[in-house]
Amino acid sequence: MRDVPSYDPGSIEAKWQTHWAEHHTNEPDLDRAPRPFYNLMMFPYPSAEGLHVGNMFAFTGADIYGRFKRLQGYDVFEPMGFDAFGIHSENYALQRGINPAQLIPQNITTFRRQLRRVGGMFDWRHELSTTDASYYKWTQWLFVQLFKAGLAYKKRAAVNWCPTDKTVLANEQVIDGLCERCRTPVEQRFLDQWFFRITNYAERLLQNQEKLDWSSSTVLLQRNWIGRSEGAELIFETPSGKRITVFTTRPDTVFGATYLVLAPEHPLVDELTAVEQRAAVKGYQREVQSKDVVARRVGDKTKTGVFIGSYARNPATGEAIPIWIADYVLMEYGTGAIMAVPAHDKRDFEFATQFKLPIRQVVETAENEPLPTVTEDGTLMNSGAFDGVSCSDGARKIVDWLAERKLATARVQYRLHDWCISRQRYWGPPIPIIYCDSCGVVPVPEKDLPVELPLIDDFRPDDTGVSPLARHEEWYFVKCPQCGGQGRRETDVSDTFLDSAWYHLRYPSTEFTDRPFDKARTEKWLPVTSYIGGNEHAVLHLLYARFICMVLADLGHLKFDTPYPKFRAHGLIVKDGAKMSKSRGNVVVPDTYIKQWGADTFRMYLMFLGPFQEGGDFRDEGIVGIRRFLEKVWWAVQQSALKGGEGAAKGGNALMQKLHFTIRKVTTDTESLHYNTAIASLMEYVNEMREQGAGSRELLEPLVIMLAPYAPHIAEELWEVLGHTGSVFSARWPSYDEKLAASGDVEIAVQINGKLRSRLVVPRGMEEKDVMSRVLADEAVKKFVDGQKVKKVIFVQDRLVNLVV
RNA sequence: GCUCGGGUGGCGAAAUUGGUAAACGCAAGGGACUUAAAAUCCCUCGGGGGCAACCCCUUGCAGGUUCGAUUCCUGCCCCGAGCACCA
Repeated sequence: MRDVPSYDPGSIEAKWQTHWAEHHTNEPDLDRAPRPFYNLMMFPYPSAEGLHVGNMFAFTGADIYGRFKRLQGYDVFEPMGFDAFGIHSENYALQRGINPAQLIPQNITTFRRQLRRVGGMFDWRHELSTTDASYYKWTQWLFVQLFKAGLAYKKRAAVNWCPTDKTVLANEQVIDGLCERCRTPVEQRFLDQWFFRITNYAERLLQNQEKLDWSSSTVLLQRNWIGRSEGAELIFETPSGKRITVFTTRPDTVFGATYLVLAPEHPLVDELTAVEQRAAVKGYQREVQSKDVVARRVGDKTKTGVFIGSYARNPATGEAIPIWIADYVLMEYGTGAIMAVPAHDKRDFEFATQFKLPIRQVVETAENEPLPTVTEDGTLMNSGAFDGVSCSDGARKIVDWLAERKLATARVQYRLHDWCISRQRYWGPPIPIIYCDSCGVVPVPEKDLPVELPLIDDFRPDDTGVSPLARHEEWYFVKCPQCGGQGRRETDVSDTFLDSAWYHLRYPSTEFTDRPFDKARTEKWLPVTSYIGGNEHAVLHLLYARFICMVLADLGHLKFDTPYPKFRAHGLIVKDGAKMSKSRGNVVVPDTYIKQWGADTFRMYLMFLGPFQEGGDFRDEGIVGIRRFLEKVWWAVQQSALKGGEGAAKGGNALMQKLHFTIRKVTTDTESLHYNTAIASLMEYVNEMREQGAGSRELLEPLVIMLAPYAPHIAEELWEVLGHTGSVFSARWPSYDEKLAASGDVEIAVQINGKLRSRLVVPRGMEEKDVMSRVLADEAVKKFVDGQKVKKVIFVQDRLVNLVV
């Protein structure tokens, strides 16, 4: 008998990775594929540390799904690219003192090697990097389209400024008042910034969610981020005839509004301030402005404020109520002014208590319940004609009543702000705008794109708030494309999230240099069939990508307005309870594991760790279990091949039943990303086969195919051992016979009064009367029933019988 | 504070619409093989009682609904995530 070769993952993995590359196994025909399936995963930013275990977990899970779909007969396009622009890459380059344009390609090389080594089914023909001029040319084109559509505008705005990174940060990049990247407290600065009018799409972004087949957690995060509030604008008039508009979600409580509060920056403050209060008001405004964003947003929330010395009329009661300014009212939300109802709002209550302002209860409360009460299902009181009306009815009726005097309008307010896309940095696509003294703001003509990012030595940002690009005159000065006069380039670059907001459109069309995305390719492959990624991008990337897609659809460039109809959020792999990061020093590098155990074992182990959509703490204790399992499969197939593929067909029917049961389980579990339980049932199947000493071709071939998405290299090798030529991925996923899968014997529970007293093995699907005759003959049952009358019988087929006595 | 997840053996975890709690794997203990070790194979493995057949208890805590609750309801406790003076 010849020797069976031992399982050597290193050599077979290298063999098949080479095979795939040489035979173009992972490259579907993008123009003719009959069943296109676009399997997308979130492209990484190529950090110097390389991919960590968390990245591998995400990519492996998505890759398994793609390979599974491939085996089901789809033409799976699984591209990969690099999100290489942005602050993360740039900071590393700054630290090394080397231009990121030189550094990034090295990192990409490492990433590419790791991604191949782990066995991803990537179509490398369509690799992209957002930093290639051939890519960002179209990112700039995108900006121009938004500009022309009036969706890009510039305004001077209080922005988040990071004094360490010396750049403006998007709201999303500020965590607890600190810079997401370097944890420095963020300051307030006033700079001219480019914004995209995503707020125009707030309602549509919300409504459209209903069309999405997404993880519910992601949908929810996005909904909260958009933050829709229904309410009304109410007008409070001053004796001088000025009208102060406030936004409230509780117009029903207007009778309880005992004072007004304006944001310190509110435009009406100056003219409404009484002479004698002027000094105090100015002082307070200065105090607020000098506070940095941290102090105002997350600092201690003790209420401060100043009475401005004038009054306005409550539109419901007609009373004159005092006007205050306080920094707990924010200029950027609502109208920058509120009516304060201290009896029914916590913040107003706190403020009123502190400054001894009147508190008037207008919603009935339960006995002894202290104010403030914020319930929306109360009944109104002290509210004139509206006494006794429920809050919800009252809100509507009071708005109608005030609207007759043009003092109220129903209104919807969103928390979402416009997207600030400019960055005063070097490492990004220059915003394609030219300033001309005679023509004003002129977009760079599309024929002149890309505006290339020059390779410069001093790319270090400084604290002027102007990009380093402004220091390069030969780049900075340019002819105005309209009048030919002296113009100047915009020196800001755009946010990385603009790069990633459209990358899925580029992948299938990477070879076209004269268009961002080819019409035919796009129609064939998009929208993306399946998208799998991290929930950390629920409100950034995933929202921006939806917005950009809607804009492109509205402008006639796309026929769909939803880029990712199906999205699944995977869990996060942490280490010792914390997210992996270089600064925490808890990064687990996958390479050593892959070297020691092989990519197949490592992939499967990551998926066996727990539910893919939940993630968890990384540890390596159980990895040997997966290796043992693969060894068992290896030997079973090798032994069978020795015997001419016949092997022992012992176990007969029971094993065939188990096989079909397993196919059903693995199919549904893989489809629903329950990879851990799919692997467990493959293990059960292999264990049973070994117990029976069986190993025929008809039992093993389906096993090898089911194993292929999880452990593609060993599956390829064993497929070859079984005598096939060509890739296992040309095979078809095994089908199962529902009847066979659901046949065989089951053990059912026999309970007396809900307590387990006996078990019976019966054929699956046995009817109640047949089961009962066996139950009543059972010794344990006789003993417990003991002549008592059976009052009730509960029968659940294939599960249990419960006798109530 | 608000909104979501989650809490099950020594560990990672399983458990269709409420229906045998702990599948699968790791670790541990015992045994076989071996001069020995590794590898491999077999057995045990939630807690307690019993010689045994068996019995009692057990899914964060306290109640409730039900023939029956890890699953549903109410109130708490703890952990994680997101938002956070958003009117």
